[in-house]
Amino acid sequence: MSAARRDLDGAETRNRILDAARALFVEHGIEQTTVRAIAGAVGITAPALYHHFPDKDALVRELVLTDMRRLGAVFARVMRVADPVERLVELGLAYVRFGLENPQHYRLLFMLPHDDVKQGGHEPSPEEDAYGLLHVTVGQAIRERRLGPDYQDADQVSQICWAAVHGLVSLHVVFGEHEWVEWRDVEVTAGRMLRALVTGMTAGA
Amino acid sequence: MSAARRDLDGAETRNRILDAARALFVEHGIEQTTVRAIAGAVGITAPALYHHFPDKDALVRELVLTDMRRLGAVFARVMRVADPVERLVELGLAYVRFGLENPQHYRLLFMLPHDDVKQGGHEPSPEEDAYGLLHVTVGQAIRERRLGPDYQDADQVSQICWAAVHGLVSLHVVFGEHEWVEWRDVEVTAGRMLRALVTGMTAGA
DNA sequence: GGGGTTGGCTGAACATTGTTAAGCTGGTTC
DNA sequence: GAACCAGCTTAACAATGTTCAGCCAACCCC
Repeated sequence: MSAARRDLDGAETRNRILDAARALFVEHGIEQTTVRAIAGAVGITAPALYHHFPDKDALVRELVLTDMRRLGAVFARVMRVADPVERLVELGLAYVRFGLENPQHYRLLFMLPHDDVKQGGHEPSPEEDAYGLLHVTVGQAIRERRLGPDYQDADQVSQICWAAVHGLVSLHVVFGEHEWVEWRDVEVTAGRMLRALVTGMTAGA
Repeated sequence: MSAARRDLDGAETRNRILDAARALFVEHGIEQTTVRAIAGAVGITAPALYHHFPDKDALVRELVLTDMRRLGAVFARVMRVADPVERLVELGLAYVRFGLENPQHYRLLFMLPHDDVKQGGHEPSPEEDAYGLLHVTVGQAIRERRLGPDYQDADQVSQICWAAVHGLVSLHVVFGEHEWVEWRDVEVTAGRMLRALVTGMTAGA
């Protein structure tokens, strides 16, 4: 039992560090969150944290991976939509919702440089690979001859779709609080943007 | 003469600081560039820099303002395009080009939080206000009944256009080097994206 | 059941950051 | 000539990520 207790304590502390870090990152941002603060929230000293993670960056990376999988799971659910063009719109909306619900995590994932959006090098399982699912959807739309002649490159179209919703989310993450832009309701804006995009891309098909 | 010399030296050093900072920011990124490195490149010590700028942030802000005006100037030239819908496309392309030519400055302007995209609070002159020029163009397109019923809100449409190109640029700034996405030529992608967008938004008008 | 090992931790310390304090120097001004 | 001031320097501070050396209790093995 005590052996189990020991092991559990180790993993326990590790998880509590992750939870505390996530909470602090969301509240104050990543750069503003100090290692000492994370350690303090868990009730240990800063150096102790280095027994569980090689450095602050590794901690951040682990949270990135978790969130990436969550986004993948959300996307996987949307994959049930049969029509690939409608699914594109739904994927976009799901993406925007995900980003706005987790703005600090979104910054982590898509606005700060890091190497492992693709799960640290090794391929993610298909159900967790958000970009992969987008790519599959676009590919299906192309195969079903739903897109115009300029939109036959699945990579390029995927990038167009991703960029569109990413732009919307990231502008809001950075400038959402500022008043010099009269922000409209983001989900509505996203819906109309995606509608315009797919209307334009399906034209002439 | 020596008075002039003195004053000139003061402004000279200031400008050399700005130039060195710009160069180092572009080369290594803003956060990675230390105040001491900037000062060193100019041939002074770090504290001397504080005679010219209240802090590192003020230095960054000054560069932001300069670049903002440059973008505004680029936009002003595009305003000569008569057709507002075509002008939207051209503005978008100019924006993408600007961003890709100055990726580090782009990060500064649009990917890091700061208060003064709007020139530090005071209104920019109309010729320098990039977002304003976009807004004007969209307004003109709406007044000329070029856009569909869902695209009658100039603010919302402006945000859609901005978000689209911003997404493209910022994805490249962050992930441009990564190979897990097969990036297509960005200007071509931007062109097709903008074409799809305006096609979709003008449909049904 | 006792000695060695080990995982999880602490306290002190280090290097690097942005920034401030105090003081020097040399030209300007009355 | 005296006061002054811009522009600089050296020294120093606080905060940050990180490393080092050592403590301690739990575990393992004979």
